[in-house]
Amino acid sequence: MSVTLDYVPQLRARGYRMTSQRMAILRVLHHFGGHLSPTQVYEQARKQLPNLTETTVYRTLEFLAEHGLARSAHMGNGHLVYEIAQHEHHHLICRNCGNTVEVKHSLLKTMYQKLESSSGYKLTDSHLTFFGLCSDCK
Amino acid sequence: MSVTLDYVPQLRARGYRMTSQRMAILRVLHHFGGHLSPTQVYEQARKQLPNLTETTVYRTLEFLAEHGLARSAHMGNGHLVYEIAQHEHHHLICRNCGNTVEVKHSLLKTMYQKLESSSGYKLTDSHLTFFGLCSDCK
DNA sequence: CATGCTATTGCAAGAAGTTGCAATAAGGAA
DNA sequence: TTCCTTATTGCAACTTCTTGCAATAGCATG
Repeated sequence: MSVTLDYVPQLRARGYRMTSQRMAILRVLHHFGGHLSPTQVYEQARKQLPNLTETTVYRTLEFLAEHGLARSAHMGNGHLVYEIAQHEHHHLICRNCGNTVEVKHSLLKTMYQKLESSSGYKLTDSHLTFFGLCSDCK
Repeated sequence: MSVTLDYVPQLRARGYRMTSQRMAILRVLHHFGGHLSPTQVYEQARKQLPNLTETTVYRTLEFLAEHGLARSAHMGNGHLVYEIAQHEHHHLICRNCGNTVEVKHSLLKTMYQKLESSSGYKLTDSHLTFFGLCSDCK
């Protein structure tokens, strides 16, 4: 049990608290592995914590993403999904069949550097979603 | 008047129609130039067309984006905004102060090519939003 | 210019996401 | 262990976005 307990010190160090709601949501993300919509997270987590509210799920997911424990990604048309934070990667989605491919961050590294030096910005978030047609559909 | 009329043949050729709603929305996007949220578009366009509905605005913006007359972009946390389709560009947004910078597509060209050859995908949409800290905030 | 096909709209109901505020409960300190 | 501070949650009301379906209106055709 309790991958989730590993996160406690990370939170405490910054003045935040570990709660049963956060644990349940982290457990869901961790166990499922892939992308989940807020509603999906809510349905799963509620099995462990029946009086969890959707409000809390939305707020918690945003909180986790902001503090690096989860990542958010834009799918299809402007909807956010979340996954547990692991290796840095991006997504490539087929507009036609919806097929999704992971893209290693290393492929974009040079471009990130070019972008930083030309703009003066320090890029923080690092999840991009690209849309296109996969080899079958094009 | 009627930049909007220029679009008529584009639509007809593909079997779509030019309507007063589409004209009003295109006019708003064209006149404003920058990013607008669906609600902002609705409020502006309604001045010209009082019985326009929000439903239609949402559907029209999606339609225009799908057919290349407008572009959609993800801002802040998962909300879509739209602008008239012009030169290809991307955005760089400061997480702290919200300041926004345009990024020329040419800067990302090499990366797009790398991505296409390594994935087999043909990239279609070409608007990305990057998040970071601007030179003042970092 | 009248007709017919069907793309497009408006309406109404619903789903998804947000916000303010008072009540609750982590977890540090006594 | 108990107390206290305040981060976090739940509730309720609200805004934003989506969907199905019947009514409307572009526009090609005769």
